[in-house]
Amino acid sequence: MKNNKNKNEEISLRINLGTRPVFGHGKAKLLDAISIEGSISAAARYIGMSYRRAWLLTDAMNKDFLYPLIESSLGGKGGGGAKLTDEGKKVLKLFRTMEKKAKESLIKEKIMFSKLIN
Amino acid sequence: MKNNKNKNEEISLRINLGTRPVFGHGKAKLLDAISIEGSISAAARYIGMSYRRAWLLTDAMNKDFLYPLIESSLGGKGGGGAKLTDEGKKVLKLFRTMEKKAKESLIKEKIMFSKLIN
DNA sequence: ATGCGCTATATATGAATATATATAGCCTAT
DNA sequence: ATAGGCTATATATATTCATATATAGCGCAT
Repeated sequence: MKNNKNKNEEISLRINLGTRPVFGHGKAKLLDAISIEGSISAAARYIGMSYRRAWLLTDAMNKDFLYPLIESSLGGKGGGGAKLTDEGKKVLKLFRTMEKKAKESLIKEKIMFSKLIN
Repeated sequence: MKNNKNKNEEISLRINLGTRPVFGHGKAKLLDAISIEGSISAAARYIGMSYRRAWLLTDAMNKDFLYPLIESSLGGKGGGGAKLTDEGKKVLKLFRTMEKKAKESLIKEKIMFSKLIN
């Protein structure tokens, strides 16, 4: 950041299937929040997202992947909850790895790009 | 593609400034189209985008970057037109390089990811 | 001087996304 | 048996995004 004001540029990665977005920063963030909070509703509150949207996203993920990424339980202690399946953890980890590798490989270009932005 | 049906997964890259998207696949495609077609309206038709949207995008790019990426001319032969500035060519080229490098660095991971998707 | 095809706008409508709100049902713990 | 807090859904509304349409103005070519 030395001689350059921080413009907060970020590179984001998204995996699309044909035209429709399958996985990106938003879903990764939601998975993180679910694994921290232990329920879809708490996760949604945590990241400032409506419960409905969070639920729709988890539903989409469970359908778009070969195996469900999120496993939810109904009723019981605390009313129920949700957690990542092993597959969910795997996908999240893989995506984070991809982000990391992409960013590392683009360090120089990102700086160049950054200098062109207002 | 050998032993695996093509699911058409694609990795897309986007540069965000804080929350708002500054440059990604859509704008890159539009710049390409402008440089091929020589006008905003022809470019829009070329990629099946409304003129208004194309114009708004060019306007946003010209404002978001330090120097304009697109230079347009009014009236004259053919009614006018638009072309990329040197800066525009530079940004487009840099972005394509970034896409290429990112994809190359993620070949393995992309295959892994692909196997998890429905 | 008129027409052409473009830029540069404005306004209205439509479509896609997201939030807000409400309700039913589940199961554990009190 | 009742309450608590969640999932799972439905419906209504708001917001954002994108298209469609219209208009004015430009400058070269006819």
